[in-house]
Amino acid sequence: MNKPTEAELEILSILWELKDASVRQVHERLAETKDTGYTTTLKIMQIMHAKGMLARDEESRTHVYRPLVKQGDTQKSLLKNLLSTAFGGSSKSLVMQALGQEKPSKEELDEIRAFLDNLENDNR
Amino acid sequence: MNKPTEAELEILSILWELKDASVRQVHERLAETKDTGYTTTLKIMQIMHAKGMLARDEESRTHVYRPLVKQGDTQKSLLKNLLSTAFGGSSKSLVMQALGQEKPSKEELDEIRAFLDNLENDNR
DNA sequence: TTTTTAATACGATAATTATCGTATTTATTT
DNA sequence: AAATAAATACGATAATTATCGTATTAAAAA
Repeated sequence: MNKPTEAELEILSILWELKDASVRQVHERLAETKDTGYTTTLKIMQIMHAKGMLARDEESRTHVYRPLVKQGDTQKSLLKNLLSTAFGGSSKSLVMQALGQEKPSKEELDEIRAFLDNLENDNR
Repeated sequence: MNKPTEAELEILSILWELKDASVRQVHERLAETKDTGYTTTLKIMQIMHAKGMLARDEESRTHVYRPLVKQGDTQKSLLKNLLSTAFGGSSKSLVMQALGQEKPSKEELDEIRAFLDNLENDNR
């Protein structure tokens, strides 16, 4: 599986949320945090399409793009990579750092606890 | 803070573990998983030194390098970035994906639980 | 002291990624 | 139908990153 570049990941991120969108829509979201031209966004999305990362509906004048890579799969491969390079393979330390980063809600914390319990039981 | 490139991160990762090392030592570790020339490793480490990411002891013939960036700081900034781009800011989903990746030991699971409890109490 | 070996320095080049200007096309408005 | 507006296509270029060949230097061995 192909690792998206930084710019590609930003675009994917927006598309995962919007499900599908035009270049303009994506660009406007991108422009909120990043100072870059419209054609640059367009170009990257074209390249992503050429790579098979995005599907494109050309029916209407304005092409509509949607992600072809699943968020979960991308998350998995990025995490796997980060885990081995930056965290020496210790998921524990990764998890703790992540939790320190952004505190989940009470409900989410409980979900995580439940997940931990499950993990302990079924031995994989 | 400067985000290390992929190749730099691999080298940092080795140095975090070894504390300090010569180019050759680093290269030999790197060569286990990556097919690349000695001079390439050397060059990257020189660049990292120029950037201030690595300190260099030039006393002996063989220079000895050590990381100047803390593993924790790098982890934090990489995670922060990944969290927002690939996980839409949800540390919960990141944490779960990570745990699914590499199951921690019983002891570690308990540590994580304790960490969760702490998190819940002191409200930050 | 000469030879050999092992290291770094230097600089070029390849490969990848990001950016944007301009041309072209298509739809809409006047 | 002509003008305007909004979109994509194309291609060039800049910027960054990775890679390696060759030269040089210094130590160790012969």
